[in-house]
Amino acid sequence: MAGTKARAREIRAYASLGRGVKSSRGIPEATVARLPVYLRALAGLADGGSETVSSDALALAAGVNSAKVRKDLSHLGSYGTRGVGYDVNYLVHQISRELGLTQDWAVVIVGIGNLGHALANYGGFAERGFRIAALVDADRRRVGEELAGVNVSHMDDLDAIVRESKVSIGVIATPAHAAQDVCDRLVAAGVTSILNFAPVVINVPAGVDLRKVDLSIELQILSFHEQRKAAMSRLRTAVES
Amino acid sequence: MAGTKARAREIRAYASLGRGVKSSRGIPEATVARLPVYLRALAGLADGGSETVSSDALALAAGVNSAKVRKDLSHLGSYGTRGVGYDVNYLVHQISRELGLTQDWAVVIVGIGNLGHALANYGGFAERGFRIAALVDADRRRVGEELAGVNVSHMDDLDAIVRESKVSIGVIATPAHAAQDVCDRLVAAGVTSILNFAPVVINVPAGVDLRKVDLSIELQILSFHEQRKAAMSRLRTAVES
DNA sequence: TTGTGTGAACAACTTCACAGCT
DNA sequence: AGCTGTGAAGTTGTTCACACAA
Repeated sequence: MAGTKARAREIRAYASLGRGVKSSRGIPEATVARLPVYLRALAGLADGGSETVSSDALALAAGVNSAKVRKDLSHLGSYGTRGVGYDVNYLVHQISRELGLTQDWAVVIVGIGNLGHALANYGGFAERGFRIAALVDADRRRVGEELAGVNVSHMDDLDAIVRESKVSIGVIATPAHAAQDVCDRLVAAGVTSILNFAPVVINVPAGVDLRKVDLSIELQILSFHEQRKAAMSRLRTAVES
Repeated sequence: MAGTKARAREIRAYASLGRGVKSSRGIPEATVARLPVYLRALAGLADGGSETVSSDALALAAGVNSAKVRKDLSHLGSYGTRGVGYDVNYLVHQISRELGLTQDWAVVIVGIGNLGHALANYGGFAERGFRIAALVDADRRRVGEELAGVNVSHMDDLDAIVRESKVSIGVIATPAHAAQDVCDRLVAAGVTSILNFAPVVINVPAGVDLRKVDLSIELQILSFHEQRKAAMSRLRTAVES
């Protein structure tokens, strides 16, 4: 029986995809979030002509510490050579594979205002295998406008576009009040990953991944630390007086 | 001696601002990051006419669970009433104070390309006490252009602008290759908080806070999960075959 | 000798579960 | 009876420090 062993491996892998399994392939979220940073750092090192890189050097380029680099990379497998380091190109390949960047993902951007324009023109999209399948807006006056080589379509066609182009990632760049409705429509059409730029909490059913980017929240976090710094120097002068 | 007790309190507070102190005022980072979300949820509830809110209701509006809400709010003090909940307006006030939103912060945006335009026109700025003190670009052709009521200045004037307007927060919306230099100039001029949109790792000296927003990284994280979902359904069919 | 890979200690964060106040 | 505030337990993430391979 040739297929028995492979079959057993499949079943084990399947089981390990469930909840709360530590074994082979459970890459921690924190690690996943750093892999793209390593990838970018490695691209820079490869441009600089490096063949291999140590965890120390990669850590420096990625802005983390070397223990973290080694732990993170160890989750992908033992791709390093003791006493030498990691092969840059091989590592790029492995990380890309793990992140699913060896295939193309179709993306739709909804909401072609200021932010939508900025996102559509952002070069980093195509570069990593994210293909803009469509730009969508609720305002008929914008329909037909060309942007980054793609024509703007109307919201009414969203469902058809998602199904035809097999869009799996939706980017929401609408005003806050429209975001939940847009999200629901994206999900109904079959999108399973959403990146939300609207400053509002939105809900998705289980099985759909949602990430958010929120300028206002970032500024408020910085404000907190600014205030703490200000309070600290005020106290320091008071105590030293 | 009237001032002795107040003085002792100051010194205690000063000491507690050091590293690794659990005592009174050490609000966890994870909590700080959620406070702006609560604030937004509370604004919605206040608009809806609510006078008080339970941890359950607030959790629902903020997209977290109620235990987290209670723990988070307990770090600010005991502002709730058992059997009743929290007073909406009072809580808004306390969170705003904690985040330093009761004062205005001057912000400078560097890099007036697509993204810079989107950021400058983003309404959420002024709304929370973030005043755009200046828009700055390295391209002289853009200087003088008016945007959201502010004229674009040249990079050469950055230092003077930061000092005169007491800018404490800098937003970097330049191409990647310019980001580190812009950051250094901002820090040299006296900016102590930086929000970086450029897709590159930048370094700041100790004492300066740095946060980043990176579209490409977010997409790659979604890609990872998409791939995992795809692998899972592939395995499921294989096993069930 | 150099630098990876990893168990073990540590630290941060989340969730549970319930005492105690209103 | 209802809901907060919080110790304690559980989970995830980080750092240390060193055995071991090249």
